[in-house]
Amino acid sequence: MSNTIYDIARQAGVSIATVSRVFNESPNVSSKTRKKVQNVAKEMGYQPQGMAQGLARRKKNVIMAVVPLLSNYFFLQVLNGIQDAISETNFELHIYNVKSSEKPVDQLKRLLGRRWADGYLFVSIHLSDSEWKMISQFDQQMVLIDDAYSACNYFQVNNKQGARKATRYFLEHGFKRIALITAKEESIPAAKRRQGYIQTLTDWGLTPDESLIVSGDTQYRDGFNEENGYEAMQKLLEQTPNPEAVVCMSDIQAIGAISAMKEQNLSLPIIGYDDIQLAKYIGLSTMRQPMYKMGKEGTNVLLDQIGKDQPKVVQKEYIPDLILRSTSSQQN
Amino acid sequence: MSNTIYDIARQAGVSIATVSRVFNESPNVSSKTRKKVQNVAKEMGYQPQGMAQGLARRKKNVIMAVVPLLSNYFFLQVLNGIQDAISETNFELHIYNVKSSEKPVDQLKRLLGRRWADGYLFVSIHLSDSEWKMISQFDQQMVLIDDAYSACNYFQVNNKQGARKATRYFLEHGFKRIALITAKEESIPAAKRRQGYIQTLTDWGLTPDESLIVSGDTQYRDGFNEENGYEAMQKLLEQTPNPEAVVCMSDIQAIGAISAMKEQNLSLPIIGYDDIQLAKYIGLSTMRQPMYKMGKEGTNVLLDQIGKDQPKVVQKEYIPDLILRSTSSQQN
DNA sequence: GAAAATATTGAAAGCGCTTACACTTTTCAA
DNA sequence: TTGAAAAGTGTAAGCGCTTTCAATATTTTC
Repeated sequence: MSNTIYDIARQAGVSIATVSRVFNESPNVSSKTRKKVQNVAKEMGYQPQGMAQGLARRKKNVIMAVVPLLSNYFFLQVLNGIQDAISETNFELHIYNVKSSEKPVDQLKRLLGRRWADGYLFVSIHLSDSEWKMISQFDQQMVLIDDAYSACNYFQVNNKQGARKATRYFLEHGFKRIALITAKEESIPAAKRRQGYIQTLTDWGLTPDESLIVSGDTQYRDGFNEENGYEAMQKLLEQTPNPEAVVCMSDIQAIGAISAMKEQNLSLPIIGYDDIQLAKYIGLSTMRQPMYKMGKEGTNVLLDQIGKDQPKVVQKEYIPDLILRSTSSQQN
Repeated sequence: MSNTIYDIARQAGVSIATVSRVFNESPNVSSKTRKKVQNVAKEMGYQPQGMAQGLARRKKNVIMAVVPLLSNYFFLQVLNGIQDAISETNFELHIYNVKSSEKPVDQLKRLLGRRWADGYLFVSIHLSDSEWKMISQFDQQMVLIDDAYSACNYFQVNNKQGARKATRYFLEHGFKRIALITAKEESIPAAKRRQGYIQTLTDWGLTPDESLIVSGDTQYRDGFNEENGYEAMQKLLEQTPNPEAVVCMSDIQAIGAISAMKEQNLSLPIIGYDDIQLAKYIGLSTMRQPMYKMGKEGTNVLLDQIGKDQPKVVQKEYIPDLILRSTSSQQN
């Protein structure tokens, strides 16, 4: 069960070149020889080894999706899109999980240097511009999903618009003291969403109140975690008067916030962000991002570009949808 | 940024053998040469290509985790365990996602033939004995997680015991008409759980009532889906008298079942299976499986066996824990 | 200070495949 | 028939690395 092209060639009484041709569907093989080789190969359970092919061809027919901690619904949706796009080709999808214990950029450098794949999809990997620049120098085909870098292909949701939509919804429903539960300062999506929130208030003629913009102290996953939302909400509820409505940077924070409210028998209107699976079940209103779509379209662009030397850069932004469920209304 | 060992050798004024030695931490290099090579390599951003190394060494330092549709919390937990185990080594983890559109065994055959990895972790891949036999013939190191085959390493939860625990809980709390919401007949875990349920009733002196064992008609994911639970519950509620309590084969079915109950303003005690993330939030009682642990221990066994020619087979069974939350009590 | 022992290096073969090129066989028009 | 074109096949080089073995340089020993 572990034979090489030589074994097949010997058994079929042909040269290895011919065996190779059969497996590469070259037209230059007589149908008689082809049949013979195919039979022998089938019988002996032969398949070309990926490594040897990769080396000889300088092409592996592998796409690698690089994701951070495989732990959330967002990636899963994106991965489904990727998977579906790849299924239609003869590429394989390998997934690489970036650990939280080491700087992402270092892990990427190591990974890219090894050249395991023909193309890379970076899903929700957030690097600085200089880090992306460094990564681009590896000269590999790649597309960013859920992050942006001006010199790369990317598919991203417009975070600013997302926060705007949520904020505007509350404004239009008569709320004024709208709080924002935010995440780590350095997080780029967090910063953009914050901007969107502030601009919307300003556009509406209100003066943003810094004391209504809070984050919890628990910082793992850049503050996008349940405890963080809980803590943030506690801080908000210490203020008088209480805010009238809450915009959250993630569903998971919203969940934490809701439990903080419950403890005080409150239920302020709140909107999350992400539309994680849970959201539907607990009736959380939220901003939904087109995850599947980004995965699929991003992959198609990547596949399309592999092999071309100077493909043109594709960049696309999506606007998230506001999904209204029960938590956004006054008496939820 | 795309240079080979030759480039480094030339630049450093040594032979490629020496460069290779430096990268393989061979002791037979003078520290002067080592430094020189390291500097050049760093400067030129060199890293050995995985494919070439794999071919030359016949070892890739890659472990591949094979999972079916990356869509559920169970895998994610297992993957976390795997990841943590691998982090402590210099292996890389690549993940391969089995598609639902093609027979799993065929995908595995294709994958194993390519020899991308040194060892394989099959997570929740359920094959028949003859199929696993076929797969074993590839003569690759592997461990099964969440499935069993007598000739392989495996780490599994005892499905029968899981169902027993849930059923016994209800019996001990005075229920008699206990329904079982099951999945596809052919699913092995489903069959085992069913056995556990039936045996427990029998041991308790009751005669299992076939009409209380139902499944919905929606069959994707082997019936482990929300609609299936919903439909099953509807069937149960058509019967008079209604069952007194419900044991479910998965949390997701339990969720479906609960919404069916809600529609009729009922809330029978129910226990799910899996302890998905959602369960905690909706207060679903459930059977928790040691997913992280299985992932980690399974990986350690695999890593340990790689390289050995006749490693001894490791097989382990875990008993799931009953997690009591609100849905299992009378008035939830 | 020379021989022996040891440390360091390089040349070359090989891992399993692809593919350019050369060679042989078949086909077919004249 | 013949010969040129077309089709089929094999030889050999190469993909980027590891590793054995032989060669050379350095150290140690007395």
